[in-house]
Amino acid sequence: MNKYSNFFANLICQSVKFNRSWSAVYSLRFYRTNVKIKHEPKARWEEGNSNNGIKWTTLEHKGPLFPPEYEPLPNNVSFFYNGNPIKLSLPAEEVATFYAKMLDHEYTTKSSFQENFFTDWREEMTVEEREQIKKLSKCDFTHINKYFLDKSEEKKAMTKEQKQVLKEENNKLTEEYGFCELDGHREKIGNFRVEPPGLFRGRGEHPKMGKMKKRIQPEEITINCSKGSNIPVAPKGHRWRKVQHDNTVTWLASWVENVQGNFKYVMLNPSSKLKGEKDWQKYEVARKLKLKVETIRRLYREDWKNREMKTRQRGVALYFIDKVFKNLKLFMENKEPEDDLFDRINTTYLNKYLNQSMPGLSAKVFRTFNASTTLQEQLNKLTTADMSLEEKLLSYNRANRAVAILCNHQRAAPKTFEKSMQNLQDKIAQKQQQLDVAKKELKEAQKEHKKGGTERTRKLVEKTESVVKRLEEQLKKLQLQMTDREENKVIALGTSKLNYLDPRISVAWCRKFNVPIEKIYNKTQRDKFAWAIDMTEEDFQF
DNA sequence: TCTTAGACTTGTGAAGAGCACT
DNA sequence: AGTGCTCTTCACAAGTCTAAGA
Repeated sequence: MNKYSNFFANLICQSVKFNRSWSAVYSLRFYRTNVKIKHEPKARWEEGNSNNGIKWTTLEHKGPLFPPEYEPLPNNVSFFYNGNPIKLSLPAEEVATFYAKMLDHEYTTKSSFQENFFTDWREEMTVEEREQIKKLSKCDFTHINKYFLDKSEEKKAMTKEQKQVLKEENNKLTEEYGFCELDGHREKIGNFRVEPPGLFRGRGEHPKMGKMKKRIQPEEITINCSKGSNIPVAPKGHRWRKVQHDNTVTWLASWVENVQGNFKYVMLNPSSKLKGEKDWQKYEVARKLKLKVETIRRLYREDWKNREMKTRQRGVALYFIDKVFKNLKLFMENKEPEDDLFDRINTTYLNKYLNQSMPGLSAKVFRTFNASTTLQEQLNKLTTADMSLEEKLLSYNRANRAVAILCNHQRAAPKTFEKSMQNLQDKIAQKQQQLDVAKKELKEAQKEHKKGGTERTRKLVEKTESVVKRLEEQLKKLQLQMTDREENKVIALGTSKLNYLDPRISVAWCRKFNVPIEKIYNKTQRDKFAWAIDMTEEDFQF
């Protein structure tokens, strides 16, 4: 049991009341009391803790949902080899459809994708098929491709009622498999479906792209649930690899994927208590770093001049972690002997050092800390109370963008960017024209009213005045929208918003400046940050 | 001390849903 | 009602971190 988990365990212990109330109402008062207690006796972190990394006491669920069995192609849909139709065996046909479905994707133009696919595909073939099908270049999947395209067209063309039926069937499955009961609370599961078979889509120039991801059988799946609970039932004629009752982990089911040998897990949705608490703790650690960071920075700067090479490397590495995070990975991972920059240290060693400087501190905390600190600073700097709602939102997005730039969250400009920009531009021009007309009308009305003021002319002036005002506001709004979009062209805000920005900063900002929280967070985000929305008051500062 | 297993978080493409416009 | 666009949600690959094993 290290200090890190002790620290968290301690936090959890302090918030027993909070835990209990989580699913009902996120009690503000409970939390605030707990915050105060939490800062008191530091020695508690060091105490052996009763919690021992326990994540739950009871856990019951239905197990994962399997993808549907393979549906054979109808007889009139053929694969062609060298111009001749061939009826494939079922396993070979299934793998062929994986490729056929991806025909318009860039992947299928890459040679390593093609080679990996072809090698794996041949393994699924019968001896005769293997004998016959020897070159991918002679394979023609276009007919199969067309079949699936037509099928998805058909689906799109379904009537409202038909779509409704499908939706309800889907809801029923989610209702049944999408939830579990953890410590007496019904919690949403994140990914309750077993990943379907297909071709591996590695990013970049991944050497394994195109390899076949095999269909997972119940016999490969480990179930994790509590002892006395209703154990999930394996599909008919099957059994689970194993059923275990380990309450020191948070997953409900796991298996090993065949392409890279990685573990895959079924875990809870971010809105769950388990994930929410962990998230909250993450930000608490980052806030602690705020108090310590100057010391840590002074120390690593001193290390630059240290006699010992190892310490010196540590100092430089920490600097990179703090300021140019992405490069660290680059330096540390490309461990070609001759160009290994940090040959005396590794991530384990660094994190150990960091953990000594402050309990719970590891490299990635710096990212959270820097991101959240930046958001707080920028919001304080960019927002004033006299701004309109739209101006405040632009400020918020700008603050968020500053963070995204810091974290290097870039994206390719959206394909439709220019077009949608033009659309906005047109709208603005149109609005401007309306405004000009309205202004003219106002002037005339005023003139007439001056000449001989009657009740009628006075009313007319008032009316045109309000029209002008309304149009001006609308125009302003559109212009702000355009600025926002332009500035956001190559920046992705999602990742930082979801993973690095303490939601309490945003919630407090909303409260302070009277901005509805829905303007900042959509439904999913509000669910994920429910803990922060409930506990934060307007004076919170990161 | 180095490597790997295992658990969990983060990043990103793409499908799907919803909405405005015609 | 169909079309095109945007935002949301899902899927899953990739990255980080700790502990255990060699």
